[in-house]
Amino acid sequence: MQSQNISDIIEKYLKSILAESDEIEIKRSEMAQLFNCVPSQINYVINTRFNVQNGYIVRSKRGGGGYIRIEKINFVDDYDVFDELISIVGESISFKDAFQMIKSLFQAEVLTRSEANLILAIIDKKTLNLADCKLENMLRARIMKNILNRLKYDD
Amino acid sequence: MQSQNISDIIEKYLKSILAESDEIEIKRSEMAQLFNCVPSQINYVINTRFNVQNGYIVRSKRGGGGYIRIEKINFVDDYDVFDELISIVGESISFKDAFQMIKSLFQAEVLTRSEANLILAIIDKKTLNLADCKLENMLRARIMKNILNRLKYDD
DNA sequence: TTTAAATTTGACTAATATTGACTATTGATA
DNA sequence: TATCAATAGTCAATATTAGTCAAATTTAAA
Repeated sequence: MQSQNISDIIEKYLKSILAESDEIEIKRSEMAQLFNCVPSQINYVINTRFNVQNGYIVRSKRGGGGYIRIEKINFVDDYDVFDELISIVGESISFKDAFQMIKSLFQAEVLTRSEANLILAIIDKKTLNLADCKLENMLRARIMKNILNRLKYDD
Repeated sequence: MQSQNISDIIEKYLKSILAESDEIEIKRSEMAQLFNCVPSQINYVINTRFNVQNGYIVRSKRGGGGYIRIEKINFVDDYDVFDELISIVGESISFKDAFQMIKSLFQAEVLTRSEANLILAIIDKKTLNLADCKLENMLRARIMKNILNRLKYDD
């Protein structure tokens, strides 16, 4: 029915493990073998689904005994995370990236569902819809930074 | 037995499936093949018959394993109130007027305090920060209307 | 009948995923 | 120290989807 592509399947697999522990460690080549794909596909999945916007931190090591470690961001304890997100937003952000960020803030229970929904409605492409896409992304960045700053000082 | 154009037939087909489940996932090219039409006709049907006003939300993904997902939405009891507010907002609204509207939505317990504050922070002059005041009011109107549209349904 | 709106079509565009050749890093060993 | 083996990373080409837009056509309304 859904997720016919390998990337989604790998993502689900990793997230199902992460649902039980806050951190996992994998071997890229083993993963590739398990899912019958090329090793670089694992990088693709990690880069597109386990980045900071998505609420994950990834560390890795090459060479013998190498690994890829994926860790869930702890928004409650890790206070600087908001600053990091603010710097990721920078002066300009696409809806897609902002969407990921809001989604992970909801999943981490920093935002309620209805707050997240409201924000998404506001930063939607159709809402901002400025003739100039560049200007749109800049405006979205201002809105996102405003939100992140509020969250930072809220708790 | 009226107007049996392809668009209507596709619409009926999709709605007959949606009558049994709240959500369906299709592949554009498969649909096009099934109904012997060009793929973009599927977009036409979705844009004209499955928009938010009609009670549907559509999400999609391109690339390998791509899909189009159509989901029915649940309107809140008195959702037509929001339509009235939307027409009041019109094409342009000042911060002062928007503030009043958000305030009354809070007093009516449609919005929580933090939701109201969040919205006010976003539609503030400083956040929108557009040189042109006219443009600012128009943008604020679009944001307000999208918020109101979002409040018409839940989840 | 004339005009406006809705539908159909297809060329072009954009986003996402897959693959593999090449590169970089690390630790172990000669 | 130099080299090698065993990892992971990068990047660009290709494949696989869906989206956009406007011209052409058909249908409905005035």
